[in-house]
Amino acid sequence: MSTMRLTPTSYIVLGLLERLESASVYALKQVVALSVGNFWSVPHSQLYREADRLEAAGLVVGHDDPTPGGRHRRIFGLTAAGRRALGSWRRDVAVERLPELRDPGLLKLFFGADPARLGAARLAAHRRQLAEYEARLAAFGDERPSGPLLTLQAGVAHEREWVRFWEGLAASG
Amino acid sequence: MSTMRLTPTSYIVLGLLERLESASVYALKQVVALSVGNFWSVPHSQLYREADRLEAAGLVVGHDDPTPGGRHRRIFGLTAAGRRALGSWRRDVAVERLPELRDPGLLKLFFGADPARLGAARLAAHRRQLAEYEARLAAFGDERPSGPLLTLQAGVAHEREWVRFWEGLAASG
DNA sequence: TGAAGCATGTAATTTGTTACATGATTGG
DNA sequence: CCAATCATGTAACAAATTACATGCTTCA
Repeated sequence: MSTMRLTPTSYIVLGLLERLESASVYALKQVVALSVGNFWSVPHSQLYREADRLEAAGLVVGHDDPTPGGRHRRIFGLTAAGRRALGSWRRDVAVERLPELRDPGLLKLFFGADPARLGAARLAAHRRQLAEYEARLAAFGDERPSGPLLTLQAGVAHEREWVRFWEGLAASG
Repeated sequence: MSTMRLTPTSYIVLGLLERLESASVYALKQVVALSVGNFWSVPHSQLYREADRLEAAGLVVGHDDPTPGGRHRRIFGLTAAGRRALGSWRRDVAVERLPELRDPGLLKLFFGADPARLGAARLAAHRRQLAEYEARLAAFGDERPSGPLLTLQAGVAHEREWVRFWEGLAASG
């Protein structure tokens, strides 16, 4: 129950537990892969560690819940303190540092890679990614805007931007 | 002279040493802050460690060069092996994983933050950032395209995209 | 002449990545 | 019935962040 610094990973765990009501870490891992993981992925080993940390801090509680086959498993859920922490994070709109692009391709470009060759390779990859995001977006149909929908739209917009960017360089060859 | 895995940080150090011919880590830190650090920042503690690692791997050499005031200082430069490593990285256009957005603001949005309030705050921050990038871009005048110029253009394009995105949400309030 | 800040690092802590382990379930 | 893969984790290691340390310079 000691106090701890909450990181983005913490809020991913708290946020998903709020949605799912309760879940095993394995379940969280699967949900992450399909949702928030598109713009902020977390390896499963970190989810386990984070669940433990949050439990030690009293923000989640876990209880044993063996599988039908008798295998060991733990299920986690939010505590009242966990809900409060999540709520106040969500309400706080103060802007810390803005995110960086951190694109390995840009790094090569910066240090003198051939724009046309590099652009062609990157372009293909971003086109694939864009197509996948657009398919997901289509699957939303015309539901009312929600967090997941809005973030997916952001993802699509930035992929389009990458496609435009590398297209320009690929064509320059 | 053992073999080591080269990371993006490695190439930042190698790439800058190629440009500067030779430099202290402190000098690298300053150059990073003004150039590549705009889309891929590296804390100075990491630059020190990386210089040591690269030296152990034989890709850079350092020699003592006390300051005028008699203070300890080391200057690093590329070795032939370092130049080769940099060159072959630059030529390799294979695409690993694509980068993620990893924006804390998106995370809040995903987990249900109020779009209008969040958008207003983020919008202001991104507008400032965009203005700064545009000023830098203007400072380039009309030099011929170069790595640094192209990456700055990418930065501007993505900042514009963020401005558009959060504008839409801020307006929705 | 003393405080602020520049120059030069080291150390501690937290995160993230990769690899390993192993029982249950399912498809061929 | 056996191989693949799903489910459930642990452990080791590498990288990133944050904090600390401390001698020089400069400027009020």
